[in-house]
Amino acid sequence: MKIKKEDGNRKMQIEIKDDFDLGKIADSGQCFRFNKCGDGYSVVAGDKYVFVKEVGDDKYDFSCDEETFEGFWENYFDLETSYSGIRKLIDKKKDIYLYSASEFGKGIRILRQDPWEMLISFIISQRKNIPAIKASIEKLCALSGKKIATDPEGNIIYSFPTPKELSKVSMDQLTACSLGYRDKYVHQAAMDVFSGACDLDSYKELSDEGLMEKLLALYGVGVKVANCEILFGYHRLNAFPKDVWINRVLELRYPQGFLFDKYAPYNGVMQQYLFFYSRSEGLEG
DNA sequence: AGGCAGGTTCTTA
DNA sequence: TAAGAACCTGCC
Repeated sequence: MKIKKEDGNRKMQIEIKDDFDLGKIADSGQCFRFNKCGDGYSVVAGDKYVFVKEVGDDKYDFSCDEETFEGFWENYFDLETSYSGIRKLIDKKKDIYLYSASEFGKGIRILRQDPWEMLISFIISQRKNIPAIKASIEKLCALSGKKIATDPEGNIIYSFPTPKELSKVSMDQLTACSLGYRDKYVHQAAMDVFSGACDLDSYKELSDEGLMEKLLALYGVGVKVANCEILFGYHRLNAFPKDVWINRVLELRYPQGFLFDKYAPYNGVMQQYLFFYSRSEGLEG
């Protein structure tokens, strides 16, 4: 990875040789504030904002200074991990479906997102389609987050609310975010995290099983949401969330069973390829 | 108009 | 312990 400074440090040009496809990451379903905007992508994480644009030859412009890139975005995009290396675990002859999915999804990475933001986002996600999830989250951020930037199209960008900020939002205000019956789950999670009853930071030390147990104890968090939190919020790449799409893939394409042992500890990355592929392909026939 | 969307909780046997 | 129903809301 090479770094080139421009424009008085306000813009960085980075060369990324490993798998890196902004469009696929945006559509991979792991993030909800990562959207196409003009000729690039608008990315919001917590109280950070960056505009990223591909400029050819594996080079990308980031609208931030070097310190912010190295201190935050480099880690956020998980640039130290080789996803091309992970794809090499897939045997084309023995698992042609996953191989096809991984070729199709080449460029996807698992972002290192914040456990708090992921917890709330995936609680909201249940029984909602992706546009609806995004709309709810944006309303929530506009309601209780802070103004942190303006995107190239002139939209004001708000930070994701902190536990303190979200715990102060009334149930009526949550209802106004189209959360539906999830409003009480979000409220309770905010109260639990703000009070310290749920200490997401300390959960990093737990075993996979211990972490799962803590997450399932939260109101509104079941196995699917907990697995999303473990994979996307805690970046434990072996977590394998099973949603309706993945279940469809497992039933149709893996009647003999998926090779979880073979792909450990990267089953979660494989899940992303399968998810992305199944959604765009459809699963007829 | 009725069903469904990246599920979870609550109720009932 | 395990199915089945109920649940908000928006969109096709």
